[in-house]
Amino acid sequence: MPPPRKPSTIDGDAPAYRLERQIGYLLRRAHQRASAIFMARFAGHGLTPTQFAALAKIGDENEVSQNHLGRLTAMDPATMKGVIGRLHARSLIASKPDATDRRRTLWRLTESGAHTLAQALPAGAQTTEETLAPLDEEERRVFLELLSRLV
Amino acid sequence: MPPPRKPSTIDGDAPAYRLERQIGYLLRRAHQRASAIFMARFAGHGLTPTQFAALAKIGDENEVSQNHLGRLTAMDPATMKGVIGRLHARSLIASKPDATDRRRTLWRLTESGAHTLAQALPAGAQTTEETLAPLDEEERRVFLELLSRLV
DNA sequence: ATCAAAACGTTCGTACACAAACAATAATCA
DNA sequence: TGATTATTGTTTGTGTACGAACGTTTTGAT
Repeated sequence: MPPPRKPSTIDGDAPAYRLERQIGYLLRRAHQRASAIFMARFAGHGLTPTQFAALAKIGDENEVSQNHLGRLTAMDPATMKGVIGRLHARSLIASKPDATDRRRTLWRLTESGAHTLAQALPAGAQTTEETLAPLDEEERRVFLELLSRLV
Repeated sequence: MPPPRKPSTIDGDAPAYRLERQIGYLLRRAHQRASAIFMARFAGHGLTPTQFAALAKIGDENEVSQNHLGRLTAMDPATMKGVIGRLHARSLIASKPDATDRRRTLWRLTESGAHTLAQALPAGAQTTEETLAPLDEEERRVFLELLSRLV
């Protein structure tokens, strides 16, 4: 006689689909956790993960169009519009029309944006550190290598 | 003289913060990719990842309260309400009040919901397979093991 | 030079994700 | 028992995420 187990379907079989083993589910949870850690670390800066990513990339590029920034930060145009709009509303970024392409809007950091970015940068490293805390050095290296191949 | 490089900050230094090396960013992108694969595989079933997760867990549990289902599927109560509402609107699930706790609503699959779940289950396995396609067997094992420790 | 295709950015609609505040109910414990 | 605390589910508001459709501008091919 098989050992008793908690009934999970009408005939008492184990579930055919184990949610907690699906990468999609694990990725969702890991992303939720990473976002929560980020938000706690950045509470004082008032930046979300995507806002910080956009700010950092604009800083790297000096001047970048909206759609191109979206490609650099993995946001589609509709999402980018919202993120840009919120950064702009806080005067962290400023725009000007592209001189050679009238479709484009170029964005750059304002002084305030550059200052905010510089102040927030240390929290970025801390966020990564805390998120990876459960893994040792070698495990982190392997994990990042494998994760990079799944993006 | 150092080799020329694309200027990325005012004084030409490399960016201090490399977005593409942050786990938070990589997890966001990996999750985006996994979701896109899921949506393509489940297009014919009309289920989102969270809807499928909820449906599968209700199937496992036979009967489960709304908040408890949220804990089982990693959704907060506000999110759960929306997911439940959309499944209910399609009559994939049905509710009844808990006999011993008047705060609770118990949810179960309808016949249609059980049928939809059964039809969709193979797509779940295919989604996992396609998402992990870039990794070989050993790498998948290691990745899932490490990812499980970061949820 | 022209015309078709592509790229830019916008808008609308749907779906997670979660903080915060709330009323109703249940559990705990003094 | 009676007061405190916790849990359940709801609502509101903000922020990603993305499909789809759109007008404008640029590019590419003929």
